[in-house]
Amino acid sequence: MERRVRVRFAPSPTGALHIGGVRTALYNYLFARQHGGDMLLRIEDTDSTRFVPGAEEYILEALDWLGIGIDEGLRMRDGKIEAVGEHGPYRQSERREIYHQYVKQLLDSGHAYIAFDTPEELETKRAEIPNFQYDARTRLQMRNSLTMPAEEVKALIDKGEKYVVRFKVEPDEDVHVHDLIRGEVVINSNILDDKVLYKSADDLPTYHLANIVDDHLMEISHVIRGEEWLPSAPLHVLLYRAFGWQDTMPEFAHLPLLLKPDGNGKLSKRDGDRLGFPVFPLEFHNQKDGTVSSGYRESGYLPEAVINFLALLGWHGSGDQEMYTMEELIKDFSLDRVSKSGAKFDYEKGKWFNHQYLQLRSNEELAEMFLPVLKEKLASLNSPLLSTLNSPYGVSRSEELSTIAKVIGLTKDRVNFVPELWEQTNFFFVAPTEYDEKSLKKRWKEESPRHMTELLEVLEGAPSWDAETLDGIVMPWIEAHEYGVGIVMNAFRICLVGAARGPHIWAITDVLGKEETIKRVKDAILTIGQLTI
RNA sequence: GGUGCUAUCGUCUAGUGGCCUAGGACAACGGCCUCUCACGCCGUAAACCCCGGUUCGAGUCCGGGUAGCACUACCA
Repeated sequence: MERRVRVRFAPSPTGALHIGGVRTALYNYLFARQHGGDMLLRIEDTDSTRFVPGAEEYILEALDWLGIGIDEGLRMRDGKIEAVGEHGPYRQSERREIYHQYVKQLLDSGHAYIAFDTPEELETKRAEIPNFQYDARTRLQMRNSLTMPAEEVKALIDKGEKYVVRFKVEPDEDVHVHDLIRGEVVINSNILDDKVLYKSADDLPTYHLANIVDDHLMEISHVIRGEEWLPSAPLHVLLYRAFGWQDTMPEFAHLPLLLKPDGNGKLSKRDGDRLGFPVFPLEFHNQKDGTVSSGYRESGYLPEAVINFLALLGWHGSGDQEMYTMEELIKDFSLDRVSKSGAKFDYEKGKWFNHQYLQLRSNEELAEMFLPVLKEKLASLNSPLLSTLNSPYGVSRSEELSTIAKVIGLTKDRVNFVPELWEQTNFFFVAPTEYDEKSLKKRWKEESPRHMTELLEVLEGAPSWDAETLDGIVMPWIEAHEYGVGIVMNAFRICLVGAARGPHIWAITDVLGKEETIKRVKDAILTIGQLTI
């Protein structure tokens, strides 16, 4: 009988959600959707000391932004956290009573025992004995319920002594883990230590216990998680067995890690800071340590670009296709085509994806996104245009946006990110105050002032101001005098733009209008004339 | 140190014994387009970690090296 596919993404609220975690969430989501199953979100907050306020909201908001939908558990809806599903609560810190019961079960069945060794005692032990491990060989020399009389154990607990519950790993057994990506992985139980499953200090289980209990209770069919969990997978298998749940044990798939773009090792927050790119989906203000981390969203990334980029880092489709919508990913996704080796984070490719998706967005949409950037820039320049943009009596919002959309349409193919639109469009909004030296050197000739003065007359006499008309009078004029199209047009461009760049010249004059165009040419003749003297 | 995982162009990767004189994409470089800068298009350069073995035949299977990574907490 085929089991209903139920997968989960189970992050810890210890800070911003790492981009590798986002990819794990994405693969889980794609897998669930493809099989018509459920995607759950559970918060693994069993380490109270590492809890960071706001992290949970951050994680949920990030997934919401990226379009990674949650069917059950915790999710973000209209900016608010909501819990859905019958298997809750979905925060591990709210599941204490549940864990108590299962800890007791393991204790009663002899699969676990109580240990009183303090962290300090263990530390000195580890310092004294090289490669010390709390396991079958050493546990009988430690302070635990295996070595102490039951009355003493009880007395210590009643006294309020802190203790932990450890899993009793039977030695000398080859534990087989079937991994959907890596095949059969065999590890001998001798290298496993008696893992702590529960700590009385904060009355919470550790990851290992909570994870197995919750996955079982939440009827998880597939555990898709990062490769860093592979070494503890045998322990998890042993736990399923100890509980007698081996028949419903989920399938495992351990995903390759995301590596640093340069050098070796796991991609970290530091790498992003060092190399200048975000490692987190959203900007995050860490209330605990006061740090601020940049995010993809704030850097101008489109969610669909981030998704596509991430999907292809460690996975490839059935063909040569590179551009994938979420729907296409869901259709084509397969765990078989997940790579086994780690993937170096290729930020350049991320930029390319964003460029592609930016071109797909309508000019109007981009105008909406660009507006805040534009206003900020104009404000910093003290531009009078800003008040026009903001004034309720000035240009209406829709007209304002349509002009912006127009210039975006002329320039978007040369940017990777929305904020970069400013560098490409600034001259549409603000007349040049200075002229690029390199452009002048190359494109402003001795005869240019004369050409521009003559051009002014031609322009003044234009019967109308559309591209076709202007082209129809300017080109013949250039030809008649044999001035050279390049020489005149480039000088003209410098007058309007301030540099030798930008869209087609008649597209620029069209947006600027007759009055502004003529004004800019006049100003340029004066200013550049003074510069060259 | 121990255990495990991994190993194809600079990067992401295709490749499941002959279709591989190793394919695609990003980046790089060159050209075309052109009033500029871009975009776009076309093209160039660029890789099977090493050594053995199996086989008529190995990037592909096996063994051994080597290298990288992960784990080795009362963190997840």
